[in-house]
Amino acid sequence: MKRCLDQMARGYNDHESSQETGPESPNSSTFSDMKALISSHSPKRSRRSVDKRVVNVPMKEMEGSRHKGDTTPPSDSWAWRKYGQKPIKGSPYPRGYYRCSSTKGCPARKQVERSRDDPTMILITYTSEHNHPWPAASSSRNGPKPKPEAKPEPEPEVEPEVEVDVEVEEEDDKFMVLGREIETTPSCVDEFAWFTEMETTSSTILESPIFSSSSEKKTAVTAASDDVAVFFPMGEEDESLFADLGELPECSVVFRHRSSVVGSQVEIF
DNA sequence: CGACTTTGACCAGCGC
DNA sequence: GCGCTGGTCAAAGTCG
Repeated sequence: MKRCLDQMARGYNDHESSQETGPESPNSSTFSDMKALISSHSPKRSRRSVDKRVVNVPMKEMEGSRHKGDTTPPSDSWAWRKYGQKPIKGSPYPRGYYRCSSTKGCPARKQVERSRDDPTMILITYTSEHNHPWPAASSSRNGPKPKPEAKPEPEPEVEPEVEVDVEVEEEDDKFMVLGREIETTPSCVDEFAWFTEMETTSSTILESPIFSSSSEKKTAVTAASDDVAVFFPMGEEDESLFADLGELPECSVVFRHRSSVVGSQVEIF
């Protein structure tokens, strides 16, 4: 599963790299390049052995914006607790510091700041102890403490239209991924169980403004075995989190993102 | 009352 | 050594 998600994230990062702009964002189109970029991103604070991941996401006009709007992170499946905010030299926008509160003792942290080059973009830096796993997806998707995400607060932000879709069709022991039939191990299939569980347990996600927004970046997952299409959004942060998962079990499902979904899927523009 | 945000203070790394 | 800067802490306030 982790490998699946890693590959998903790889595809995502390939996609995302096109959005990486600015002096600190070379035209790295591969995941390894991205990692190299990340590893050299923050020379300071070498006290900890940490993994860092940087993603650029467009401002979401409907989500976040709880506070002053500058550093409010886009909502995701994780619970983040803000523990600090600092004005950054050279940037008109402050940087917000968040730590993971999905699980006790979770070392994951993230920094959220608005891009100085493109104020419509939010630069999110995820940080975790080296080799420390990111919180399991199920811990927050189905966990006891879903975070009450940001209160709505009007903020006139223009959001670039970005779409990333991941399509997964389960068929017997195979997954149909973007039209390709891929054999999977039972463990891999089991690890996708939460996909179908989402159908019944995550109505909040389906009803969330993220999902309802036509301009929102979305992930589409189709449970073809039940002839029921289940779509749910996967935030950029989720994917970036998954991208950091290291040891991955047997699974060869390749996710990739595409600019549109046709047929029984939803087309998002 | 617990979980959260806010914000000033503190600490550590780095460059000069 | 000193100042700058970024990252974290912790007390106070807010909210549900």
